[in-house]
This record gives sequence, structure tokens and C-alpha cells, in this order.
Amino acid sequence: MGLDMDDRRPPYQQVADALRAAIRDGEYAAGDRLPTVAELAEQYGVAKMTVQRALTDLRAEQLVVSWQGRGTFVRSRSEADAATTSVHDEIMKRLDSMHDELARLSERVSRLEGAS
Amino acid sequence: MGLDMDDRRPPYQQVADALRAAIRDGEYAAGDRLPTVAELAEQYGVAKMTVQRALTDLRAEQLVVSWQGRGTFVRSRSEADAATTSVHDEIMKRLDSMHDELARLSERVSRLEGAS
DNA sequence: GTCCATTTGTCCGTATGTATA
DNA sequence: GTATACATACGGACAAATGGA
Repeated sequence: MGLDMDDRRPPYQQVADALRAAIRDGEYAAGDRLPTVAELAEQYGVAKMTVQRALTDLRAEQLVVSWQGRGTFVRSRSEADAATTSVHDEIMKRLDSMHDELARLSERVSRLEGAS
Repeated sequence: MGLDMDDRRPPYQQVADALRAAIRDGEYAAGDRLPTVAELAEQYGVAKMTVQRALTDLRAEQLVVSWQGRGTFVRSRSEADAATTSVHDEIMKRLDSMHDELARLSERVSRLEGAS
């Protein structure tokens, strides 16, 4: 389970690619927990920090999500999409709310104008 | 030039934020080279690895680009913003619409105040 | 061309912190 | 309270790429 010695890329990139392939091939399905950092480090014959460096990339790609004390889990594609749009969704919700408040305010002013 | 001891976030995040602010405030302009990793480490009183961890995030955000043997350079915004332009356009349209409605409402309220 | 200083990139071992179960 | 597991930090070391002498 070690790394390819003929591959001149940094080990952390090889580990990241190996995990991407394992996820893509269904070895780890959405929701599954990956082996622990210590186990992966032993499997690939690298230090724990090297595994962490690989996971940093996978987290940035939103392919996995890590929880302290629990583990690192494979994300579903829909979860990744939701995460990328969650910030924008929240902004749009806020805008909708403000738009509604503006509409109510506008109606109140209209009534004031009609009563005068 | 050290870090805020009251900030309980990890030092690498504080370094990343400090660099983001320096770039946003024009201390480093597009195309400029940042101080070397060793210099930044000394400025902020952290290890070189901690600076590298911060730069890993900034590179993922496409805020900077690093070249071995040369340095780390600030990227122009046009290079990084293309992907999110459509979403921002939609938000700006909504904000413009609300701004117009607010302006009309403000004028109507002013007239009411003048008539009372 | 060769040599060398600079700079980023990476890895490791160890230690500590923090959140979960 | 204990054990597990991820997260971060540090120091040291070496590799790789650049650029200039």
C-alpha cells in the first residue's frame, strides 16, 4: 500500500490522488468515514503531517469534511454543491427579507398618503 | 508586527488574514512580490511552516501565486474573479433595485413630512 | 557552461490543543 | 474521566527552481 517510487510528484499529492481515486471508484462512498490519519500514514508509509497536507487539499475541494474527534468523511456531490452556494443563498435570503420589509413599508406610506 | 495574543484563532489563520488585509489595503499591489517566507515568519513571530500554511490558503483562493526560487506574488483580481462574476452580478442587480425603491420611498416620506 | 546564494516546497518527529464519543 | 481523532505549531532538514556571478 505504499507510494509509487517512480512518481516524482510530492508524496502528499500522490496520497491525495490515491484518496480521490478510491472515492471515485466507490471504495469509500458518500458518508463513509475514511481511515484515521494515523492509519493512512501507515498505509502509505508517510508521516501523519503528509496525510494532513493531502487532506487539506481534499477539504479545499470539498470532497471530504473533517470533524475533530470524529474523523474525515466523504461528502456527497450535492453536499458540496450546497456548501458552495450556501453563502450566496444566505445573502439572497437576507435580500428577500429586506425586500419584503420594504414592500410593507411602502404600503404603509401609501396609506398615509391616501389619508392626508 | 507580532500576532494578537487575544485572538484565539490558529496563528496561520491570523497570518492569512493579515496578508489578505495588507493586499486589500494596497500595501501589496497586484504583481508585487510579498516578503519572503523567512521574513514573514520573523515579522509575525511564527515558524516558516506556519507562514507556508497561510500561503497555502491564499494560493487556494487564487489571491497569490508562488514560484520556487522567485517568490510569492499578488495576483490581479481579474485573474481570480471570473468564476464568481455571474453571482455577484445577480446580487448587484438586486441591490440596485432595492436602492432605487428606497430612494423613491425616501422622497415620498420627505413630501409627507413637509405637508404635516 | 559551472557555481552559488536565494526562495519556495516538502517531509518528518514531536508536542500540544481541541472536539468527540 | 478516559480514549480517540483531527488540528496546529515548531524546528530541522533537504529538494527544486530561479537568477546572477
